[in-house]
Amino acid sequence: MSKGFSTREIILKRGFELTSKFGLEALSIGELAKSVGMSKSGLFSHFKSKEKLQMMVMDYAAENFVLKVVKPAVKAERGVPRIRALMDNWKKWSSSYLPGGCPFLSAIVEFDDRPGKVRDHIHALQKTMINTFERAVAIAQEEGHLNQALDHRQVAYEIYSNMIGFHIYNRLLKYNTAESMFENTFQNILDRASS
Amino acid sequence: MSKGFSTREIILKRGFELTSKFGLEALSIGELAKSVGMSKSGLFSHFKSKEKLQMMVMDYAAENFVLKVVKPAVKAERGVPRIRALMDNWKKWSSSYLPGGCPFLSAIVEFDDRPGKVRDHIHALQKTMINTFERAVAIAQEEGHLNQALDHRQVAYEIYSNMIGFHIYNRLLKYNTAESMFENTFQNILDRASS
DNA sequence: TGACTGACCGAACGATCGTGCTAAAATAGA
DNA sequence: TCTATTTTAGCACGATCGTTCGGTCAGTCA
Repeated sequence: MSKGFSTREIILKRGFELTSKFGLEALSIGELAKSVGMSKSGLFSHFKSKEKLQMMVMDYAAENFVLKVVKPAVKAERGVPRIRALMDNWKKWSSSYLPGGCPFLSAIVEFDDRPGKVRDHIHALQKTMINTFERAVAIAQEEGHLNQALDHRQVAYEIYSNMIGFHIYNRLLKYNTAESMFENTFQNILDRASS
Repeated sequence: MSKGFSTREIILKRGFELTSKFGLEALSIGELAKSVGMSKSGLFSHFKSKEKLQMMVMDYAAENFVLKVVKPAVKAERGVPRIRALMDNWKKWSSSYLPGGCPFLSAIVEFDDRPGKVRDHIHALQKTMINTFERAVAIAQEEGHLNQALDHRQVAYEIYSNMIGFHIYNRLLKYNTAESMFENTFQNILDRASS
């Protein structure tokens, strides 16, 4: 375990936090260096371009998401309980572990019209994340919890939209009804999908 | 009608387009000036700070939204047909009139953790937009199209979440099933709300 | 011991950022 | 057409951006 590895972890963790707060483009190398207490050039030498830094920060975010949301949910029973655990873990992740907003949502929106490696990378990460939800729904169908005639990708889309909607209502608009609306909608989706 | 007014309109229109593409923070005065063919200082004198420019660009976006989405929908019959018209107009707005992504979504996400006048302004504009959907749902309840026992704000939240979800699926992730998923979800919401 | 590697820093690069100043140019009202 | 006002440009400022370069220092291995 070299010294470079551990400082790189520190940089990425801090970069992840700053991205959550201010977005992936606003993440500047100078500010990040100041934030971790090292020189701009010293930090820069770890990544050889800003693009690489951005992509590695997003990788860190994805690993964090898997660690805090996906993996703990696998311990729950297959099917609807696991989907329920995914929702709970995600809510906890976005409200307790993140210092700002969801880094994936901001990265997606920011790089919408910025073609390049970074956007492709974000694209791939987000599809992986959605695949996780789709598989969770498919498993619930296998278990007989949800109607097998339905398209599992459709149900996953509704779950995903509900998460994003909640995030916006809850975070920026500060609706204090956001949580109950999220729960009602989630229940509506399950009700319809299990009939 | 002074000259200043018309050039300011041109600036705001172009700023609106650039914001749609790259976000509200990435909208730089120098780039915007170059884009409309005038000097940085000449453009700057119209707005006396970047904050003012940003807020006026968002006002322009809101006016554009009302003009292209809300007003034409008022011509449709009260109730569900009007909600349907809102959905159609919004889809057309975001796919045909906008050169990039939804400026409201990007502004909301970007200014999530940037307290100040700009964020408050975006906040207010977005709440107005959501109010429009809430009123449309309430009218549909008055008309007997939707169940009056339901919370109209809950239904509006579901409609709103569906719009955002579609925008993300369709724009960044390029799922070609995005439109059908949006339509299925919209129908599901209506079905549940009219029973 | 000496050569080599990796981590890190300081200084500097050209570019761009938002924001002032002053003066010229364009416009509007008489 | 003359004047008053508005609009625009030119220039400069301090700051920050991503990036490059040269160099120091600690540790590794022969």
